[in-house]
Amino acid sequence: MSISSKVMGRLTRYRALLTEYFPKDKLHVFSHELATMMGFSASQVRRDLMCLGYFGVPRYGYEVKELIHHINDVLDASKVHHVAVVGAGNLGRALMSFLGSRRATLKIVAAFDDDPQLANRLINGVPCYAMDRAEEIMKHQGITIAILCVPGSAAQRVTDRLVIAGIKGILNFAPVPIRIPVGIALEEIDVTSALERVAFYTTSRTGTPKKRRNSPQE
Amino acid sequence: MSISSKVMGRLTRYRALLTEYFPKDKLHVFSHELATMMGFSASQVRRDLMCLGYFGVPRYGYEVKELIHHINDVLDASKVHHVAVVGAGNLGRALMSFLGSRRATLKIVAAFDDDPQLANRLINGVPCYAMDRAEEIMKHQGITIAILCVPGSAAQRVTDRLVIAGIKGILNFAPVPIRIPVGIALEEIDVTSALERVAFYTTSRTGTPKKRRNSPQE
DNA sequence: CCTGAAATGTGAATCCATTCACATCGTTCA
DNA sequence: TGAACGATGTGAATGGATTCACATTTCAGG
Ligand SMILES: NC(=O)c1ccc[n+]([C@@H]2O[C@H](COP(=O)([O-])OP(=O)(O)OC[C@H]3O[C@@H](n4cnc5c(N)ncnc54)[C@H](O)[C@@H]3O)[C@@H](O)[C@H]2O)c1
Ligand SMILES: NC(=O)c1ccc[n+]([C@@H]2O[C@H](COP(=O)([O-])OP(=O)(O)OC[C@H]3O[C@@H](n4cnc5c(N)ncnc54)[C@H](O)[C@@H]3O)[C@@H](O)[C@H]2O)c1
Repeated sequence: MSISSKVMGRLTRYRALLTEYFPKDKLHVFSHELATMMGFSASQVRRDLMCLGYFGVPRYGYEVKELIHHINDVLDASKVHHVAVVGAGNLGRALMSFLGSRRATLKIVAAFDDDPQLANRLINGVPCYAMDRAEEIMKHQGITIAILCVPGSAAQRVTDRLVIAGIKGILNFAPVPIRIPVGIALEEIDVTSALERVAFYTTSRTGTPKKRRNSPQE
Repeated sequence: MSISSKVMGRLTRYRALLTEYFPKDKLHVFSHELATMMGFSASQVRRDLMCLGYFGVPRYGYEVKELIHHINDVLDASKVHHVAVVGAGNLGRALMSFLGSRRATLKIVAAFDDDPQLANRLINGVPCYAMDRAEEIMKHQGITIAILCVPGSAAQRVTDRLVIAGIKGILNFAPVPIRIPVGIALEEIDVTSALERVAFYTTSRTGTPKKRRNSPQE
């Protein structure tokens, strides 16, 4: 039974909630508690948790510790990924400082930028290299994932170079869709589009989309 | 015929592509061209464009100018929204500089922060105010949308204050789900979760989710 | 003017995600 | 101990979104 992308996304959010924003003294949790905290329905939570191979007990709920442990298993949290930020501008730097302190399994180990001013410096604790050393450094450091923070006009070009250098996954912040060969993972975060979506539903239009209370990721 | 949230999201991206990253000399575009550029299927593009009330001509495609114009109509681009960034930290500041130069209909007119150091200063061209002046300034400036960039631990508390102050839409960057009353628009962008999704599909697992080439927003 | 090629618009089919509804089970309390 | 309660796990129903497939339209070329 393969695990759908939607479910995957929610599993990561359950985990974040449980590990970081959950009362430490609560040892058990009910599906309907998770549901109201996350903003979706109890049966959806139960469905999602079904893929874990861990089962709650009726009348008692799920053991928080076990839940986290099994989500880790499914999400393969044991595997460490080395990550590079590509484009050390405003956003890139914000991400470096933000992600530096996060999950130990996702390590930001390098930044790349074609601005010569930035090369060979430490930025927010991350060493920054010239773009033309990307392949060398990636190989050497075992970097598999890139966070793309270059201007939209350069996004496809830079992507192509990363692909040649052997990247395996890309998180794209440039507000333009990029094309990559099959076999490479890609997620896109389009901030402008998200803001425009909010604006659309904010206009005195009748309510939010459907009756959903929390929005999907994306 | 109401327009679904999914379609909405894609319309904003078609528009961005056509207005900003499209050859100026191309006057017409085919559904299959848009499709490959965006990374989805031609029939999906045609479905999406059906809601516009504008029709392409067979053998000729869609007129780019008309397309943009009709998307603007549907997305209500004529209405101007005043936006506040709440939490003028690393991310907040990056967003201010980024969005300052963007769509004229979404204007960043203020920032709020509870750090007294930041109050009453201009940050990236945006005036920053103390948190307790939020209600006053929001009323005065006609602010309807907030971009939430405060730490997760403060997110719900700050949200509640914004709601009381009369906010109509929120774009939440804090990595924790927030709850709001019905009638207020909400979009969440969870960067950590997105990165974890990339990592999940990056692991030598068999390919990306399904056979999709570009990922959904969000 | 007529024919063929190529793209559109859309009903129907398919696929996927979410919700419903309820049998089942473990816990608690009398 | 046993009965009643309250939560789980899940088959079936529902609802949406995507894709298929094709009739229809338009243009180019002879
Ligand atoms: N700033 C934000 O909050 C924000 C939010 C969402 C999306 N974005 C997007 O993220 C991207 C970066 O935004 P930013 O605000 O950090 O811009 P920025 O101008 O501050 O930074 C861009 C960086 O990319 C580098 N760069 C440019 N071309 C390059 C190339 N070919 N190879 C390597 N590096 C190159 C530049 O030297 C610069 O350091 C843009 O596409 C923007 O649309 C930014
Ligand atoms: N930095 C990033 O790239 C990034 C990316 C994704 C998500 N986020 C999220 O965005 C949020 C902000 O991240 P950041 O890196 O900018 O953090 P930061 O610490 O740089 O900035 C947080 C800002 O919020 C202000 N603040 C704190 N409590 C407040 C309150 N109660 N009311 C008003 N203002 C308050 C602080 O004074 C500070 O200026 C966090 O939730 C983080 O998880 C950050």
